[in-house]
Amino acid sequence: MSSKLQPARGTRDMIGADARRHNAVADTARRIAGLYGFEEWFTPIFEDTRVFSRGLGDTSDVVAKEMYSFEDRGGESLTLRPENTAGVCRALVTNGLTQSLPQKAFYAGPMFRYERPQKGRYRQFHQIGCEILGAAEPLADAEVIAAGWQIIQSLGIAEGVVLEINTLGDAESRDAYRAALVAYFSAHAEQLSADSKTRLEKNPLRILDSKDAADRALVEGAPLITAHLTAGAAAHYAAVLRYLQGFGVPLRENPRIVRGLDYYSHTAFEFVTDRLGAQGTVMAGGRYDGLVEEMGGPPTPSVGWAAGMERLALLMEDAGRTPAAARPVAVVPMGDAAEAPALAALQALRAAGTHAEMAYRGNLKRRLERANKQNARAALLVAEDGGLQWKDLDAGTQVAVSLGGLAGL
RNA sequence: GCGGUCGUAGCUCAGCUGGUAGAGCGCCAGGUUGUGGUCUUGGAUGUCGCGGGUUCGAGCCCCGUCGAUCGCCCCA
Repeated sequence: MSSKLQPARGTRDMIGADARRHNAVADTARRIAGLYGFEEWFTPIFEDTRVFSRGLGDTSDVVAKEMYSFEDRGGESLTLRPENTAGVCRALVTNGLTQSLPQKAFYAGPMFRYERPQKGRYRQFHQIGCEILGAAEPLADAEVIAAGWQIIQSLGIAEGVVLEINTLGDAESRDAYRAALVAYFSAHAEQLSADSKTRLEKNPLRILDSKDAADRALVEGAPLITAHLTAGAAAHYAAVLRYLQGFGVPLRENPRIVRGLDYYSHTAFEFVTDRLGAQGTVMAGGRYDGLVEEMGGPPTPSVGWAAGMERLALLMEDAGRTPAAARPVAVVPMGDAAEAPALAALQALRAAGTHAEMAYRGNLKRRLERANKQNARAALLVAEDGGLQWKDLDAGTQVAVSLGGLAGL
């Protein structure tokens, strides 16, 4: 055992450029979501385990083997949230908001999944998300996707990211389709990969996005959901595509897209990229018309998505979009006796809304070196008699200024 | 949960077929009489991820373990 403590497996510190990217993702997403009418919701980081076991479906790996569940001192089974959609639906019900629909919720925060860590995949990771609760109209599907696309664009990472979309249909369509798939794959069972043989029993739809070469060849000839859609489901999907065109969101239809969590129906979509290795999905979601009912509320058709903040931040880094650190003004007292007037000047700058700092020690030369290393934009030199010199550190020019004249700088 | 690769100063890395560690950057202090980004001189820093084994001797070999990473699985 090392005496040096490390962050727990799958967790990490975000400091400096990492923190700035993370904040940029949250701030940008929050701002853009606001333009679409989404208000931020804060739901608890841990919930009654049933919120997730009920909502996500126990066939999903997330519920079956990836949750951080524990019993608290009172004997309650609690779980660190592995995602936030179930919590938002629970909150909608608990707060009686089913009486005032639709609701548009935005969230950003940590989620927890016990997975094998990889680049862009952590045990504590962070998601942003947008949910429209209480709107069955396809316009809602399109709007929530449009918000996501604008966030991706605003982050400067749209290049290399593409929206893939599909429909899972309603329950009737899905059951019919599932039966057709099972029939098809069962007939070719011996050609399926080992993984897909178990999928065939557990979740046949997942065979559609298998990475195995033999599976993919089989999938080529597999039946499409299109043939099994009810008239209503087909109309909904067609309308979503039409509205997305209206919103100006480019897309690629992909009949192989499925969703990992059980609560999805109708629209399913993913913003994918080939720049993150195995973690190609950057933002994903769909319609979930039954989830609020699972939480004890009335039938409340809803649609939304979640995005991995670490993955978005990684794309920002690749795209050279890391925000620069703020540039302070360095206040530099020239001699011990200049400290008092320097403090006055320092606070005058801060009161005027200027980012200003004064080193805790060092002679004039050291302080200027430090100012330079901090990438300070200017140094305010303070003489012992209180005289002020404004030195522009980019241009190298220096002019006398007065205490009252600092506000404009 | 499965398979592969990797783990040496704060950072990026070097270290030949095993003989008790180096560079660059960074950091600290100077280059005399208060003004940075260049230049220059000097200095500090590592139980070579951790534990065990083989060996006269291991950073280099073996085993285990922790962590990162790539792929699978899963998913954001």
